[in-house]
Amino acid sequence: MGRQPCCDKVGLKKGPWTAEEDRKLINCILTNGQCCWRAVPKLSGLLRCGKSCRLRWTNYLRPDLKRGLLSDDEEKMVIELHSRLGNRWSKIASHLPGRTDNEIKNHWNTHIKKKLRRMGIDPMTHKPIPSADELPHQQQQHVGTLVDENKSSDELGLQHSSTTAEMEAEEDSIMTSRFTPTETEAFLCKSPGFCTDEVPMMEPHEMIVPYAVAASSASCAALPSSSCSSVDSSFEPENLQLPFVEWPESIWLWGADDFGGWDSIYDELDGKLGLDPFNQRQRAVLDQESWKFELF
DNA sequence: AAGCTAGACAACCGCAGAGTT
DNA sequence: AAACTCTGCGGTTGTCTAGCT
Repeated sequence: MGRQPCCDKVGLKKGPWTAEEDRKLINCILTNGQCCWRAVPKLSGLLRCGKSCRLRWTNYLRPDLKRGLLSDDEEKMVIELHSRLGNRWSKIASHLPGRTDNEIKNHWNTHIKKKLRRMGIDPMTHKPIPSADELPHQQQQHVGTLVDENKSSDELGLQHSSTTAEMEAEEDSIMTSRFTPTETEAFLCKSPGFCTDEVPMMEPHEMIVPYAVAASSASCAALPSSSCSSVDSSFEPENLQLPFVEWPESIWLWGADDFGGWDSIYDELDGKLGLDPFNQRQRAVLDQESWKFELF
């Protein structure tokens, strides 16, 4: 028997997400955590399949994402990682805090590929393209510095590993012994112990849940317990136990201009209920951490 | 101003793997 | 072991926009 489609596609919306849909999705995840994605459309009232919701969240709405162009350091790192891992974008992304595989893949296809070709490097093999000898001398020198000092691709072992086992083994070693102390390593040192693969799944009780959202979570009860982590039905705002959440540093870089969803959620909540969406303790944490954007 | 084009990036599609029943 | 669900991944397509004619 073949695999069933992830969702019934009849009547489902496709294409770009609207601010309203973003709001619904964020509300849903704030309320229920990242529970079963298949249940998200029902919970949120969105006419989207769960897969689409997951993609929207992981690639765009997640609060720990960086926005904007990749920095020079990040770009260099992508090139180095790609030379070893090939098109394994998720693995590459796992070494770049706050960046998604999709973002890196897009950046590679639209920027880096062209840049490398202009420099006379084949973006797939990371070796000089045959006609490289026709390039100006300066460009060839630049190519060398971009990848690693003046070593050739062969010296660096830049060919893709031939077997999966080799690739895995190589991948393990990438961030440890094989790199010379380059800018890449320095960059990694600035991001200690952070990896998007290691971002912990947030459970509902760990999330900052605005009162109105939590209180409206009754709809959650209609679903099987396995697909929805419940919020205590006896919820009272004064009883809300909010943990101290260690927000990644990258959230400070989250461009307020790029996104209005969270703001609009808080606006909406304030407008409806006149309540503080965050309790004082959490707000104090945000103040303490020099929260960059004024959400309130 | 209107039409066209290319670039950028958001979103979709199909598949594979892991886990569960 | 087979059937099924869910999630993640990589390739591809669609949409939007800025710049050019």
